[in-house]
Amino acid sequence: MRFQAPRGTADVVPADSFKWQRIESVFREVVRLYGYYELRTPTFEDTELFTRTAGETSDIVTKQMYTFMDKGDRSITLKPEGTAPAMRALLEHNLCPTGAVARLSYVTPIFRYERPQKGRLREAHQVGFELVGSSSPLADAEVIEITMKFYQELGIAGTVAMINSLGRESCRQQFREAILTSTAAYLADQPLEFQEKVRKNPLRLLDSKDPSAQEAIKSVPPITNYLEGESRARFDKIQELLTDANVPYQLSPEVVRGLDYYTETVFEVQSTSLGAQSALCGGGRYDNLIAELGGPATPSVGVAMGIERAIIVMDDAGLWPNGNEPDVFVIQATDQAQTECQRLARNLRQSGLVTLFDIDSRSMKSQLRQADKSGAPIALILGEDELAKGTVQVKRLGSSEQFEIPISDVVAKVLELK
RNA sequence: GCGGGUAUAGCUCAGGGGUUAGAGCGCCUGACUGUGGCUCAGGAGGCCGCGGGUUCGAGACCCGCUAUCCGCCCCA
Repeated sequence: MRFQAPRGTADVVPADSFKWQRIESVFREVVRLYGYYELRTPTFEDTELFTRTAGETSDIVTKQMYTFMDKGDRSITLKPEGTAPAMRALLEHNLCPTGAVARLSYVTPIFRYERPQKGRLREAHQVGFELVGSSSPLADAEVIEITMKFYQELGIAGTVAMINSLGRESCRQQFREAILTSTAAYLADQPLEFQEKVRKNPLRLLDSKDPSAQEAIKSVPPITNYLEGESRARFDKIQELLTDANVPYQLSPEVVRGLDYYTETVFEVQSTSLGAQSALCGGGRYDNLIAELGGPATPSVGVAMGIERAIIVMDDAGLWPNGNEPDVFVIQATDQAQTECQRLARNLRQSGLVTLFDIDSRSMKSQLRQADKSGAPIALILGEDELAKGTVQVKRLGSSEQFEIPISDVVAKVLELK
């Protein structure tokens, strides 16, 4: 019996791990510039944290959570998303005292029991950040701007922030009714279960890919028609801010998000490389979430970006300039030089140079082949002759250039050439 | 949760009832002394996804399972 990774999970093998490291480091750097600090929360939480916040009708809560009873008869759930746990921790540690603003970032696995597909796993990973405590449209714009900067830094070209506004509760109420009336004929022909779902949350109908649903939706006026004074003003202001910041965006009335805690602003970034899973990230404002968790009313906005999905897009576009090539390969031309080769390698590493060496003392031909394969730009050759003279052969791989220098100059030379 | 495709070497894939299962790429070794890439020669590496069935005989046909991919649903 050979084991394999559980369905919907994936190993990150050494040949790919640099991609994860790159995405995470770009994320940390971008977010750092705006003053966000990392928050780490547990892998599992009380189940109720998610049922209370994500929405009882949402698919995540109704059928996608990894929920189990622990040995103390507590209902536990592996976190299906990052925002609710972050807000729970924020309250628990009073990270955002009343009147203050907090900026938090996180890198986390998320778990959803779904049928796996390309870009859709049961254990996936997200990077995300939250701007807590401000109702200013500048907060919405900041979050969207950072998100787009992140994708730009990764080199993902042509991305556009697809933005929409769900308005405040009263706007949504009117809009829900408008959806139900204008799609009544279509709905009547649908399965009862589906009708029920739409009645509970009509917004769900909007991002359906079913052609007949899309046809029916055409008669629904955009939700932004229903935005009342303050919501309207906020949405306009956000657009103005994004335009000023040179952030590419488009108004996208079909973007409504699958988590019920969103209010006012919602947005996504999509990519065609992802097939049926078109969303690269999703975010928005959640002004009621913290109060829902028992905290003071705290307007907040945030976003979560899929790491695996970013990797798919970057693979597709060939955006990985270099992997993890070593700087230099040390080659022992004769066995007698082994100790000296080891010393040399140690010195190189002391100076921060990634240095490889064939520990199996294979033939020189083999060592050179390995050096070539490794992608190192330089090979250093050291044998009896060089030992006697106190020198080293420096070979530039990729050309046939080779020269001899005193061993004492080697580190400086490699630093210069690499 | 529903529908469809696929599963053979590390990778991409051929073989469609009949001896010891193949190719390309990759890997290892060698082609006079201590020199890579190109070329040539040799070699290693397969429970043909797992379990059952049909058959004189199954990698191939049938059933179940598992995994994966695509679509629906949903979303990162």
